[in-house]
Amino acid sequence: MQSRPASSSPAVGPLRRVKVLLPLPLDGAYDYRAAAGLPVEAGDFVLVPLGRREEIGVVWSAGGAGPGAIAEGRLKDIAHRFDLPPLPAVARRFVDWVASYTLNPPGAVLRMAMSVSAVFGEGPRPAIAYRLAAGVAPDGPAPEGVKLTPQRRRVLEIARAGARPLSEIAREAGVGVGVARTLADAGLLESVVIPDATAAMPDGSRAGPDLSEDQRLAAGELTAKIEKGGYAATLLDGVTGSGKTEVYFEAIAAVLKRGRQALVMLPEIALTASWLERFTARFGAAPTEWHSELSAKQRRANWLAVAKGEARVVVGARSALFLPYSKLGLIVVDEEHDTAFKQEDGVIYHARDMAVVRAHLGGIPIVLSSATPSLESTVNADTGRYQRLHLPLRHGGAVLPVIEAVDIRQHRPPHQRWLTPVLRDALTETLAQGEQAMLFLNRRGYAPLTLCRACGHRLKCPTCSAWLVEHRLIRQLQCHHCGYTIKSPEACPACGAVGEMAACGPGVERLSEEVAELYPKARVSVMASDTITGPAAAAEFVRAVTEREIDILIGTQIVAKGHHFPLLTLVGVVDGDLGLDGGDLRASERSFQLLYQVAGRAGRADRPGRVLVQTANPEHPVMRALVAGDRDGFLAAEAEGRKRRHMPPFGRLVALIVSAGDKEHADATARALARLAPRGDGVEVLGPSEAPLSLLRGRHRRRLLMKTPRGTDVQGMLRDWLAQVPITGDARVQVDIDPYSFM
DNA sequence: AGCGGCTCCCTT
DNA sequence: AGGGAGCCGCTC
Repeated sequence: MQSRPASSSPAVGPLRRVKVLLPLPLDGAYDYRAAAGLPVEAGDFVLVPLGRREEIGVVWSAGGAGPGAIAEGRLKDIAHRFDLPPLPAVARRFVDWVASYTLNPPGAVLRMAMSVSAVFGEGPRPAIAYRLAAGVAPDGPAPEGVKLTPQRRRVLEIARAGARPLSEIAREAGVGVGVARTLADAGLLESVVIPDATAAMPDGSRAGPDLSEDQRLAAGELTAKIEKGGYAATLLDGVTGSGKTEVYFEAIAAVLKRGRQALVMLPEIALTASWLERFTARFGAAPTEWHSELSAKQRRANWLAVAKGEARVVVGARSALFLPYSKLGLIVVDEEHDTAFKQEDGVIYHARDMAVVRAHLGGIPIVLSSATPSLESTVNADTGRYQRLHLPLRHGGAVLPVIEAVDIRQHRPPHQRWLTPVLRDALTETLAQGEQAMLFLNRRGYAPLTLCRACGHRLKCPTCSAWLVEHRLIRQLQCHHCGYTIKSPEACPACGAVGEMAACGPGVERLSEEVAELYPKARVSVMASDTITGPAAAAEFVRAVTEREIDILIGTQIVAKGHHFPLLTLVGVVDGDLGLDGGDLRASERSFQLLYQVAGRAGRADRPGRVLVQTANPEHPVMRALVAGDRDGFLAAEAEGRKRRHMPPFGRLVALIVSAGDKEHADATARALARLAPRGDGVEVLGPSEAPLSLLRGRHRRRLLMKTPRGTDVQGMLRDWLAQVPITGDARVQVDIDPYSFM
């Protein structure tokens, strides 16, 4: 015990007790003492001792004394206050709110706001340059205690020319960096921080493009909300190509004019090269990006720029929501229906829903934008919680493509092939007319399953309940859930038979093989998350398509969003039924959204588009609605079905995912939870059942599903429930409020 | 989360 | 006895 009696603490005036929240999964904030010489305020980033290490945290609130508070004698001192803008009160309330809503420790949520390792960790430091220290002459007398060898003098000579990185000086002087370092340590070279080139700021006063009448009206509504101030949620609902982006750009311009920050959340940041171009063209400067591809250095710089209010517009993936905005004035969630906004591990949250909360807490407007709004947002618009702004027409007069279902039971593809004669004819015609076609198949790799023809053995991931997917180009089999990879085996691992491994079913790679056989002269390219590794690759791909270097584009869902391909007139959906099965609450909705978005890729300019959806199920409501182009009818029918079954958004769902390394342990824990499950008042607990991925990364998973009426305090109910069930050993219970995936 | 302390069991 | 691995509980 390191504590010392209060009486022995240095008597340097009044001490203050403050609560400091640490970015760790602790129960709550810990109390620390702020010495009089180190005044701190709520929101300050501070370094505090914790056990025998030090951690960076945030002063959460003042005081803390009272019943149950830790004894004065055990308090430790705050070691350091960082010279950073404090985390604003809204951001702190938001952290608390999300923690309480998702049933996570507040520290776990704070971690997302601090990006701890990237911003505070040992990363690359700001660039430091060295120059000759004042009063030092390279050819003058050596200062006391330093021997000026010829090499050292040469370094000083070089350093006289101007401040440069140490390594550069050493290289020019023809000496090792060590020589230069010694001189710097001796004080003969002085360091200067190279200021970051100040990036140009997006300019809200630049003139925008000419807007259509619909766009102008919608933009006017949004800017009015900005000028009025306060919370307001708007659903910007417009078909693909109707110019929603230009409309919310006007809202951003209005926010910039008022000197506040805007956040734009996008689901697939890797694919925003074209978005960034449009933004830069509109505002004269690039926005500040926030996503997982950033280098540690960029992360640090961008985080700081957001905190200082220098980053005026931030565009990012869901984690951008937790940045320490100092004066956020608007949030835009583009492609709001996209399920990528749902964070599925760690703190499980839906970034779109939390963005609405953040806007509410901050008293600022939020815009949800989509061509295929989620059922949740549609219902919120219908009930008046959100205002709906509708953009019904495609910009520039382009018409929506004609969507046809192709019944694969009537039009059978050849054996081991996946394109029906109908789709092949359409492809041939399109190519003959010098136009581009896209084939959509939401399956990466060559084949989703590999089995042995001799013994029937199927290649499976050792730590997940999933098949290994063949990637023939790199001769590997991969688990798409945990990343497990093996070389494609020659012999069956079960029976040893050689040359009997057979690929089952198509992936985009295999489809490209079929297309290459059919159209040997066509230029074919595959676009999937493993061929598009980053924004640069995506931009290059888009360029190649736009400049007609590609005739047939084959892609997974990565092609569904946000590209203008003016010459693309045919879209073929190879397997329209993929994603319809699985008992998922939102399978139909998601399937419709995805196919509708994919269909929207066709015929964007003056050429009409044609979409062929291959299906074994043309009578399915999703297919019917697609063919009829009846989005609203589909949503209404979905809403009706959900209402009848008391499913979200008309009832509430919570999933508990129980996992443990040992199967029996996972089962026992899940059963113990089920035994003590809350009952009555329309509350229903289903399960435990095996999670669809019952084995994931070596952990056995079980699921419980709690269904409650809409107004239920599910968090309170869960807290009481979970408190009764002891969780032992390595077992874990994850709470997923409003679950999306049923995996 | 990260660290010390504890136990258990293996080595010698 | 010594010591490494796995588990538990604490950190203001």
